[in-house]
Amino acid sequence: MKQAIIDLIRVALTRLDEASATSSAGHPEPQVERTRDATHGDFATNLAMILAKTHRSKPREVAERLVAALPASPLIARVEIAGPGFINFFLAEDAYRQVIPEILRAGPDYGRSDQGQGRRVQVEFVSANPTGPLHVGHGRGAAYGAVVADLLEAVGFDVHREYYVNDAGRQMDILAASIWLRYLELCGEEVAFPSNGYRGDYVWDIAATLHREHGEAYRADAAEVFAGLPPDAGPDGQDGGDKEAHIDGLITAAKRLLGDNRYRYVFELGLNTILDDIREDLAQFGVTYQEWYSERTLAESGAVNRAVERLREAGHLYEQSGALWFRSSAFGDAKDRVVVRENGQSTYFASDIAYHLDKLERGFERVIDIWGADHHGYVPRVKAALSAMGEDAGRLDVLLVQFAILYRGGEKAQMSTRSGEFVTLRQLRKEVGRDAARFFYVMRRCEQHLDFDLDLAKSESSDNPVYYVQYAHARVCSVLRQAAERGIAVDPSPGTRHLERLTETHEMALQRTLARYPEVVEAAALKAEPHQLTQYLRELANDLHTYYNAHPFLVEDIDLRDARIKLILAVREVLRNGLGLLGVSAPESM
RNA sequence: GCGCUCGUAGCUCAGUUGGAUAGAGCAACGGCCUUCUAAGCCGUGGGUCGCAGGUUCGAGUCCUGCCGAGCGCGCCA
Repeated sequence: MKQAIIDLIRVALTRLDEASATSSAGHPEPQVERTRDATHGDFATNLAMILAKTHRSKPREVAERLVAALPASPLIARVEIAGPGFINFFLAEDAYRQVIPEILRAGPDYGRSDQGQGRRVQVEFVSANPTGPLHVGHGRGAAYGAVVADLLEAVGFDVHREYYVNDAGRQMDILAASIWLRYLELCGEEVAFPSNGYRGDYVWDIAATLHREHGEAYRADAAEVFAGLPPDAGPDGQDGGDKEAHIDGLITAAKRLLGDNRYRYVFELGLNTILDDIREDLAQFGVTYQEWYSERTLAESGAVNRAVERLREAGHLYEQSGALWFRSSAFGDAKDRVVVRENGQSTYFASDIAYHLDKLERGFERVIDIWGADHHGYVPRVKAALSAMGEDAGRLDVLLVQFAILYRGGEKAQMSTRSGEFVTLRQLRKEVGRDAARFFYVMRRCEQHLDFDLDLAKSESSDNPVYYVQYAHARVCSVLRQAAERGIAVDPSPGTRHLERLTETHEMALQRTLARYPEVVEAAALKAEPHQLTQYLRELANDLHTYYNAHPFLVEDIDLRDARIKLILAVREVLRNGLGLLGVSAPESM
C-alpha cells in the first residue's frame, strides 16, 4: 500500500518536470511514512519540504503543485496539505477492505516478500565456547539471532545460519584437563583442583562417563601429575601463585602422562558431550543451524596460514620481538595486533581473520555476526583485517547484544555469586517456558540492557506480554469454536462479500493495523530489530481485545457476522504468522 | 587515561533513519462480567527527552563539550 503511494508521487514528479522543463535528474526517493496521528491521514510525505530547498520556493507552494499533479487513484479518498508542507494521504475505505481477502488468500505467506531476491546472507550467532552449558546470556543471542535469521528469510533472503565452534583453543585444553583431574579423583587420587579449572557438575558427569566406560585405563599418579608445577594462585588470585602457568603445566602433564591418543580421547569426549548438549539445548529452544563450523578445520585446512600470507603479501605484517604483528592501526583499529606468537602459534585473532575471509569467499553478500557486547572491542580489528586483505569490510555487520539481567522478586538473580556460575539457558526455559523466554529476549533493542523479569514471564495475566498476544489468538479460536457449537458456518475463503459492513471504528483500526504487518516485518528484518515485531503484535492484540469488548461477533445479522468472522480470521492469521517468526507458539486455547 | 554502547513518565521501554501536540505497558486512582474466555476493556493523573552549546524551516533523533551507568582496552579464548 505504501509502495502504491510512492508510485503515485513518482508520477506527479515526472509530470512536474515535464511541465517546467527542468531536469528530472536527482530526485530523491520519495519518503512516505505512516502518520502517527489519524488526523493526518494514513500516509504522509515530507517531499515538498525537501524539494523546497532546491526549488527555492515555499514548501506549501511546492506541495500544492505536487498535489495538483497527482494522478487520481481509487485507493486515495483525499489528499491534504498540512503543517509546514506535509502532504497527507487519506486512504479510501475500500483500500483497507482489500487487506482481509489479501491475508486470507496468502495465509502463512502474508507478510512474506521476495524483497531479498534470494541474495545470500549468513547469520552467525551464539558460537559459545563448548566448555560448558549455555547460560542465559547466550540465550539472548540465540533468540535474537534466530529471529533475525527467520525475518530475513521471510523477506526473501537465502539465509545461512551458522555456529562457529571454538574447538581448538587453550580453553578446550583446560576443559580436557579439568575432566581428567575429576576422573583421577573418581579413581581415588588426591587432587588439588586448579583455581582456573572448570568446576561445573557437568565436568564431573563427563569424568564419570570416562570412568564408567574405561575403568582406570586413564589413571595416573596424582603426585606425578603435579610434580614440578608452578604453584597455583588462590581462588581470588591471592597467595602469589600463577594460576595461568599452573594450569598450563597441568595441561602439559596431562598430554605427557596420557600420550597423544588417550589425551585426544578425553579432549574429544568433553567436546562432543558438551556440543551435543548445546545442540540439544538450542533445538529445544527452537534454534537450528545449517552449519556448525569447526575452528579446528580452519587451522587444519591451512586457511589460517593462507590468511596470514595474504596479509603479508599485502604488506601489512611486521615482526617485532619474535612475534608477527598485523598493522591494524592503519585501518582504524586502536593498536596493532599479534597474529603469530613468539612461540610460533597463531592467535585466536588469526583464526578469526581466516574465518571471516572464508565467509566472504563462500559468497555471502552480507555477513551478520551476533556477538555479546563484551566483544565489541574486536569489531575494528576484524574489519581492519578484511580491509587490509582488499575485501569489502562493509559486507560484515556485527550486531552487539547487551547482557540480560534476570530479576526475581525485584532482585537481581543472574548469578549465584557463591560459585560464580551463571544460570543456564536450560534452567531458564524450565522456569518460564520456551515461549516466554523467546519473546522476552527479543522484546528490546539489542543495544539495550535487558531486564528479564522472571515473575512477569511466568505470570498468567495481561501484564505478561506473551500471554497477552497469545490470548488474543486463543480468543479468536474460542469464538470460532463457539460458532461451530451454534452451527454457524465459517467461510475462510478470501472473497470480499459483505466486507463493506465493517464500518465501526474498531474494525477500521484493526484493518489498518493488519495492513501494516508486511511493512513491520520488512523493517524488522532489514534493520535486524525483532522488537518491532513484538511491539506490533502487542498492538494488534490490543486492537483485537478492544474490538472484542466493544462488539459481539456472532450476531444475528448474517452478512455482518460473516464479515466480522473474516476479519478475526485475518487477525488470527497475522498473529499466528508473527508469533511464528518469533518462535513462539500460537495456542488455540488457554 | 582511551574506545564502544546507553541515558526519554515513579518502573520497564517505544519513538517509522531530521518532521506535525514525545507514545505504550506496568505501578496509582476510578469504572465495566445473567452477553462469543475479566488471561480482557474503558477512563484519569503523570515529562526540563542527563546537562550546556551548535547545525536549520524544524532536533528525543545529527555535531561538540561536560555528567552518569555498563562493557572493553593481552603474544587469553
